[in-house]
Amino acid sequence: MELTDRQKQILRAIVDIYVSTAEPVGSKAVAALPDVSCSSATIRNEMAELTQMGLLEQPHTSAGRIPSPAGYRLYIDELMQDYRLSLDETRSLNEALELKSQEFDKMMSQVGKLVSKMTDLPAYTVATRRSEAVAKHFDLIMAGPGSIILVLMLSDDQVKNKLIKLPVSVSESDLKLLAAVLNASLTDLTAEEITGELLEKITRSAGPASPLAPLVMDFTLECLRQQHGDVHLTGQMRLLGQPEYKDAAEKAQEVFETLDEDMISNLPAVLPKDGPVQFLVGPENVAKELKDTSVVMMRFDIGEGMQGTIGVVGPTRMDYAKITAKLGYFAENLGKMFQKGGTAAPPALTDGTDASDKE
Amino acid sequence: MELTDRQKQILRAIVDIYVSTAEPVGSKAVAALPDVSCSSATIRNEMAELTQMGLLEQPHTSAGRIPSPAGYRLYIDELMQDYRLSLDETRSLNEALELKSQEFDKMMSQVGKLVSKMTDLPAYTVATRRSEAVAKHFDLIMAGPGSIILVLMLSDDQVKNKLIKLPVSVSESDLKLLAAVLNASLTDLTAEEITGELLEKITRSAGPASPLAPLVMDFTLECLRQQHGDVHLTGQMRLLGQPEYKDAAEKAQEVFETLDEDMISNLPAVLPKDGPVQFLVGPENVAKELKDTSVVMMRFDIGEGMQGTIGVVGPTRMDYAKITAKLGYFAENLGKMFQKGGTAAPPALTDGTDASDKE
DNA sequence: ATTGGCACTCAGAAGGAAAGAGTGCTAAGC
DNA sequence: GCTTAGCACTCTTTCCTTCTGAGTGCCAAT
Repeated sequence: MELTDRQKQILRAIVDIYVSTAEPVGSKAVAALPDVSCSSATIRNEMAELTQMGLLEQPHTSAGRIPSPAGYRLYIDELMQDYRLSLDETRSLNEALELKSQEFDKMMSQVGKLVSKMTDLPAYTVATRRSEAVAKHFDLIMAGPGSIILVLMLSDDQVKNKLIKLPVSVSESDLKLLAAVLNASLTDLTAEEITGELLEKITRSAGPASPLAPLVMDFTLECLRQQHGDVHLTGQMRLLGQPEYKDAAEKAQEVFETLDEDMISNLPAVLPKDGPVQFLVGPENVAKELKDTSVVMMRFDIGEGMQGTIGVVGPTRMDYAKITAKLGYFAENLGKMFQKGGTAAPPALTDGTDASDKE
Repeated sequence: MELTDRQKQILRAIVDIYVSTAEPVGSKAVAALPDVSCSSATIRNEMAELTQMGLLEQPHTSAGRIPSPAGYRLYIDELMQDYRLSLDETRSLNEALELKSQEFDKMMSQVGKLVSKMTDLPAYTVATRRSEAVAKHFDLIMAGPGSIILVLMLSDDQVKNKLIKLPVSVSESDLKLLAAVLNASLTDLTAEEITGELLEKITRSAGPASPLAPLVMDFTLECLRQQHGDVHLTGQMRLLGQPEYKDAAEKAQEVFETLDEDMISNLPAVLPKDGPVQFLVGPENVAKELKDTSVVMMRFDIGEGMQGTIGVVGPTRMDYAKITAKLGYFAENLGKMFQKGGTAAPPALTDGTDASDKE
């Protein structure tokens, strides 16, 4: 069944008002809007019909209406109007984007904190592998008597290292030999292809440095098997700033007992391929503890074989348009930064205006 | 003024009862304890005196007593009885201690989660430098055309790396030369001793690889300047499980607005040299937002030049004895793990930072 | 010095009345 | 036939008031 234009307008108005007030919306409030030209009685009739259709709900008989999950979904898919970031907002986002650290994990964690601060809601970031990783290059560096640094470069351009301490000391040339063997036999293999037999073979041909081999392989396997980087979840407490959790601390607690880092790290898999942004509205979430909770996720590019996700967690009554706009801005600029490569601050972004702002 | 033995016994009983019930303690409840052999009237008299001395407080005229901050302090310093971990508790602590990751930062983060889970309170971990760090060893590895991996070993046994991408390609021998120059002139220097002039000098003598030099030095400086590792703060939501925050979500929010990672990372400086454990009881905390919040911190050893801190945040009414026991157990075993730090499971400091940011 | 007894205090629970916001429906108006 | 004003009705919320009970402080007796 199709909605009339007026019904769409009313639904949109109700979502907009409810999002900002967190109170059920009455017919009077809608009628009072400048671009609504009919009386509250008419609105009441339409509201009754929208309720009939399952797009609105009534907390109790004599209260205003609030959007139902289906109502939110319709709003997101069809009615939501692009939110335009104000100049002030763009400016503070830009200031925020001057990341300090050069280390990837720290950057991701900083980004999460930023997003959380800018949206005033809990946020997370996570990096996910797009395809299976393989080792690209091994190096063994002598760092002192009995101290060896293993450096491992993966196909997704990640570099991992590990300091290994051995009771016996190994000669420089032995290390070279082992490194050569590793590079010859352990590169370009996925985690499954690395077997016990292979380990034996390597150990045999590795010469005096062979005690190192199992340690190297363990570490390599650990690195290859990581499907995603750390989940950086921050600002959980900000959920309490939302009226729906004001006097329901337990609920907020429950949310994050359910939505733990494990669950979050699996969320990117839910994202459809056809767009960078995805909404999980209330009960669309798998777990019933999250029935009043929504998640907005946005994908962004991190070079080779990796993709990043930033997400925001909030009550179902959430300013989807605004959050989407902010996340989009982050995602876009992070993508640029990672592509260009960010040694310094994001150069293109520091001037305060985005190209798209030009009239 | 000295306390009589009986007064001490009563104060201890009141703290113990209050800690477990979170309700003001009445004279009857104390008198009912098996090892108390006087009547409630006597207790009342003693309680009046303890209140006089500022060790107890009365929420209102006709309520029981609760310990004052000074009362908690006295309890911690003199009256607290060692809590003995039960077999069950030790067992689950042991199970928990089987850390999965080999990377240092991930281990610290895991430890934090564990501590939080085991104490059912927010917890944090942080690694701090004991002394100023210097670079010990540089290595430059060719990872592909225009891709160079910088490996940097610090005096505290941390290993950092960074993937650098250059538009031009550099020959293997040029890299060797630059590495040699770096090892000759940039090692054993503190961050202050690394100056612009030095950079110029290095750039001059570095030959064709000289464009790399400033990037290397930037990164080195960033690493050296880090006084402490990431602060891993987790389980904030568990604070809401405490009755004092049940209907005061804002308060909980305030706590973590004040006690952010910045503040936490500076807490270890407060620890006295003479003991591994430190209590910050309510108003002893600097910020007034934390006047009802206590922190228990415990130090532990991580090899060379580094020290770890694990901390637990909770309401002033906190089971100091139990928390201390659990933290102690963690600290002891983590210390062992890090010291052993040989080849087996939990390794010496390994910085698993990946450096997939590109140049 | 300790204890039983008793009057007194005060926070929190329980009950109830009044207020207010919003609806659904009906009948009149364009 | 759609829209609107009017009105009775429903329920939540709020504000009082009352009541209950835990706990104290003090006094007199042991």
